[in-house]
Amino acid sequence: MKSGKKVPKIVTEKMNILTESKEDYLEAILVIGLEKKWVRVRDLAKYLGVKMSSVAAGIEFLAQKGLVNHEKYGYIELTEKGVQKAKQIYACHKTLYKFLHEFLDLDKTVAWQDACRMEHALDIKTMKRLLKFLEFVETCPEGEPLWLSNFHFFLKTGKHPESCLRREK
Amino acid sequence: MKSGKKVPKIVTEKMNILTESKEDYLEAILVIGLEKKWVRVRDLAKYLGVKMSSVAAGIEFLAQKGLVNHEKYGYIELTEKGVQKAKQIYACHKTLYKFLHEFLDLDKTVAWQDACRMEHALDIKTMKRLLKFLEFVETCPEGEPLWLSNFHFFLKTGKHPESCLRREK
DNA sequence: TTATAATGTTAGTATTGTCTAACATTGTTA
DNA sequence: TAACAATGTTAGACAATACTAACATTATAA
Repeated sequence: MKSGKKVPKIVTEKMNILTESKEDYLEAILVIGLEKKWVRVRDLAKYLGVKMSSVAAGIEFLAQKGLVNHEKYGYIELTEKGVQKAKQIYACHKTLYKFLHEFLDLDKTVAWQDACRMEHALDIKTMKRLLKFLEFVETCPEGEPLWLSNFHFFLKTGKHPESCLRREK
Repeated sequence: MKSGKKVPKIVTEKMNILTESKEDYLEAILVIGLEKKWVRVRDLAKYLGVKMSSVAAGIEFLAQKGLVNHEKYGYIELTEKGVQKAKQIYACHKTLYKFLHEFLDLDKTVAWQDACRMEHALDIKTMKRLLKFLEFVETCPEGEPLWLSNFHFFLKTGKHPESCLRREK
């Protein structure tokens, strides 16, 4: 599994934006940390499907950026700043997952994977808008809105259900 | 503007999958060709925001793969195979754009950009599901569905409109 | 038609991210 | 505690992509 990514100099240097890969490392540390308390190079390698040597490189970079603490042969942990960033990334990931899984009804695996890729691809405006959309659906006074059930019916049958037709003006 | 991307060996070698960058080149040739009839290195460079030398490298690769024809100092055109691939990519791009712009009501620029990035990120299942969703919305017997108007109202005001509440069971 | 501008190519460099292989440290167990 | 296993690190290589700079070709205009 290989993947290289570059970002404009202006962005990497002047601003504080991380590449996809680095964001994935950060998020993984957070997620693994939720269960295991101790995060090690090994865990990250397994979680992300890369070799330990790749993890080493990634972690070193993050350490230099002050996002993680890691001493040789020791555990890995997020700094304050790292936690903040990681949580932010994780939140996006979960939002997108929710949209794909609960709303579009995609299976968990695909939804989680695609959410991960989307999370790096989307503009903040788009993320916020999706969040708004989910909020709209969830705060619907009627509970699960009729049209959503209708959509899921449409997915299965390819037809608009009666209740959909009935609402015709 | 730099950006590198790698894909697993198994994928690049065994199968016929293109990297993001290569897909972007293909699509750009198609799109520019829709207007200009003659596509040149210069046009691609401008369209994609990269230097001509980068285009040269990309085009050479695509030529070797039999996706474009290009003789030195000449025009660039898609082969049969290239057209097929490019149209497929372009179709995805447009679908995603539609979702982002017309449905989520994001502005055109952001929608087009994010659609481009998503197009490379999403599983085919997700693409198809989104298409289904748009189909559902568009084939709604009532025309623009009420709930969609309600969502757009919600976007502006943060509140569920009356018509939304009225539908409560 | 020749000088200059526009366009295209090539070679060499940098960055990111992954890999393998060799070496180092730490942990476990007989 | 000594041997072996598990983990971690480092160095070196490769692939993808873009860049700059120098050179080459083609087009345009005086």
